Amino acid sequence: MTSILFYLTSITYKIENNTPIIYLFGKTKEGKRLIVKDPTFQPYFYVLIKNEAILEKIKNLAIEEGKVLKIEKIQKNYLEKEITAHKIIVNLPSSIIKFKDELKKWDEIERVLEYDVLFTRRYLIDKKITPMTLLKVEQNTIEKAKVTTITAKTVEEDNEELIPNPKIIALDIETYNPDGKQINPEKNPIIMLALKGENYEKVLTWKKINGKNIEILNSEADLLQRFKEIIETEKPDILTGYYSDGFDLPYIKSRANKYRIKLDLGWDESELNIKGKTEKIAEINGIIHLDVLKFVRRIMRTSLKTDTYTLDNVAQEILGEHKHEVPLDLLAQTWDVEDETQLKMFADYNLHDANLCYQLCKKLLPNMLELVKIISLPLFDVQRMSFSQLVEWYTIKQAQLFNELIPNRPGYYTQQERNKKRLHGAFVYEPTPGLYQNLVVFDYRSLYPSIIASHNISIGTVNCETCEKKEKVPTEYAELNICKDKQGFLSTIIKNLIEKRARIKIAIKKKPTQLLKARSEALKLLSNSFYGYLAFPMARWYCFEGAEATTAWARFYVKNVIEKAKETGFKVLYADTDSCFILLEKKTKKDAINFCKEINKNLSEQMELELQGYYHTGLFVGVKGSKTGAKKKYALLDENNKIIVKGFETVRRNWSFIAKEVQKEVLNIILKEKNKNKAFAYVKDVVEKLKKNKIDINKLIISTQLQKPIDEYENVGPHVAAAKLLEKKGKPALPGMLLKFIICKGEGKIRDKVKLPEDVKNEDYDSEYYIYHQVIPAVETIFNVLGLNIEKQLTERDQTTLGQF
DNA sequence: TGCCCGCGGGG
DNA sequence: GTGTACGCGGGCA
Repeated sequence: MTSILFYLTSITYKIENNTPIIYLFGKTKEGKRLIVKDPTFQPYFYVLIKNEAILEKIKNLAIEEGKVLKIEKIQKNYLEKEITAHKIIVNLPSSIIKFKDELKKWDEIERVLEYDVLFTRRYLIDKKITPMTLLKVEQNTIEKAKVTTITAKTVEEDNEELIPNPKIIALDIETYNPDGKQINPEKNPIIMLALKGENYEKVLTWKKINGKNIEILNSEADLLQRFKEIIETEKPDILTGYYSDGFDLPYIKSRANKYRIKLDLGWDESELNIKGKTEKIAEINGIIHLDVLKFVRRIMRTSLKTDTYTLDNVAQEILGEHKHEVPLDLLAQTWDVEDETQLKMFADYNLHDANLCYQLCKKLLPNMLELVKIISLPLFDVQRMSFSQLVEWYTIKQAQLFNELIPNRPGYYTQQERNKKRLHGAFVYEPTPGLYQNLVVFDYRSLYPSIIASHNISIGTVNCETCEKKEKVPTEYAELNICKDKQGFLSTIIKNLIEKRARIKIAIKKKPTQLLKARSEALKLLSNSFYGYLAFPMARWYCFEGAEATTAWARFYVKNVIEKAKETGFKVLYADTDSCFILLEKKTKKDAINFCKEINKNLSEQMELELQGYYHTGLFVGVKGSKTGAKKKYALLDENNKIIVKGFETVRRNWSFIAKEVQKEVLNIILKEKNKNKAFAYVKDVVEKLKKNKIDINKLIISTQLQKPIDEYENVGPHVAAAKLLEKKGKPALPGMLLKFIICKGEGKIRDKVKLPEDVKNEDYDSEYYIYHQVIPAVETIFNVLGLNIEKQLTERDQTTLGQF
């Protein structure tokens, strides 16, 4: 028997001979691929019982293939209180849900717990194994397959060093797409496929294009075969794409299905698997598939300025590089006429996109890996998690160490109830709407975790009934006390995160490295997410009072900062949950930096105020009402004369082009030229043209996707009406189709006024609709904060009111 | 007002 | 796979 060291990259399990076998995919120190099978791990869950007599009945429980193997009595904590639990060990992971459903019906059972911790995740947590790090395995037997496979006697963590230089390949496809925005993998072929690795770049295609890295195949089927071949020979550890979960890989899969090509890229010869109901996820056993977009949208969101996560915007902000500008809507046509020079341009574009994605993945990987090290779940999973999931899984891992039972996820009803609860929110300092010069934004987010840590906020400490020493929470909304006798579970794990980060920050000061920075970022990210988690309706460790206490103290601290800013001579413009906007007026940027330093001096070391940015101009949109956690709504002009738009979510595809165009132009005029009259005149001009039906109808088309067959709709919205019109013409209206329609003059509801673009003449469209439901809503908040009711102004003929600006 | 429904990203 | 998004806004009932 020999022992082998290997880096674990991904994990799955299979049932063999009615026994679950854990499959660990990884690479040895020598870089050889290896599959380790571990048959020793058994699925289990917990019950809290009222009466020991019931144990015998549980022991004999059997449902279908599922059997109870063993019961262990065990001392645990549940919600920070000591308790006796019973661990029910069973034969099959899939039997656990059935046992849970049965046991919940029994009177003698008080509670069933930990029935929904996925088997592979349970394995990692219990074995204290961290993916992407080095494991030691005692080998039992060996079998020869596509990838060397061994059965392990034991598996354990050896060392926390990360896998060195994982090999990344990025992929991007171009598809034949004659119908504009509409995407149809059933009908339209893949015409180009680009792959980019460290020393590898290639565009596969199947028409004649001359170029260094272009490989011409005979057909789309050959292209797919060649793609498979390249992945097999290049053996990447990581395959990445931009929206490859939702687009590239599902598209490749469905084209391969068409030609009956098996995409058995998995190390165990399993196929590329597209799973997920609401959102697609593409998985290949052994190869880690990363979708950069998902990480960007879920995790980078808060740290990016951009509001739309197109590859172009994201690459521009993170890498400082744009996509190639090409007329993408002409690609299909170009492909048909086989214009070689033009096709070469598209091939370059294709490869460049893959390259951007490759660079993004490489750049973000250290951050993802640090999260993997903290959470101890596979990179594949961590990369796709939202903040709340990261917090939850970190807490689950910690629960094991603190001997805490994991609370159940709330049922639908509980979630609904929690959803109704309104948190007495963060302190909001209302902005005076307007255009401002020289703004500084302070970000005060670390306030929240430090409050939770330093004030010992946790499920077991909020309004604890048994304690003697307690601290009163400064709020008039509720009687809240926090226990001072014992350390809370949640507050302790947050405190540990903060302290860990503090140590790393010291190390960074001594010697800054990319790795340390990524680690610090990951810790910050996680600890900053805890507060939101406490009030998150789906949270297992939901703690509404804890969240209330946190905001109460936050108000206390934030007010203090605002006061200090005023004392220092700054004008405070706006403050909310996590940030504070000030106007420099006669003060300088340096004064702001000094102020920030001054504030930090007087804070406990766990707290930190950051200078988030400096801006020439800001168009400030107030928060409507005063709802908790309302998102910022503003447009800023940064030091590079770039416009940053936040919170103007109007720009969606199901809006007409005219609405999008007007909004963009208005922001441009106001921020760059600072000319409100010009902006108003511009809108007025567009509205006049709309009234006279002089706007090109192509700008009025609204596109909405049909999600299901027409007769499944309970409510007939405009796009459903459009679908019906299409059907009336004898044309199909199938799910997935992008329906284009124009709202025309007529009686009744909007859906009654829907017409298909081909049937619309310029004089037909409903000017009123486009003015009041498209153009005005797109810009009205902008004009509102400038003190102008655009709708009113537009309907009043009197131009003199403009003087009120 | 509450509920249903689509959006994002991708060509 | 012991299964998962999320948060928002428009239109209809």
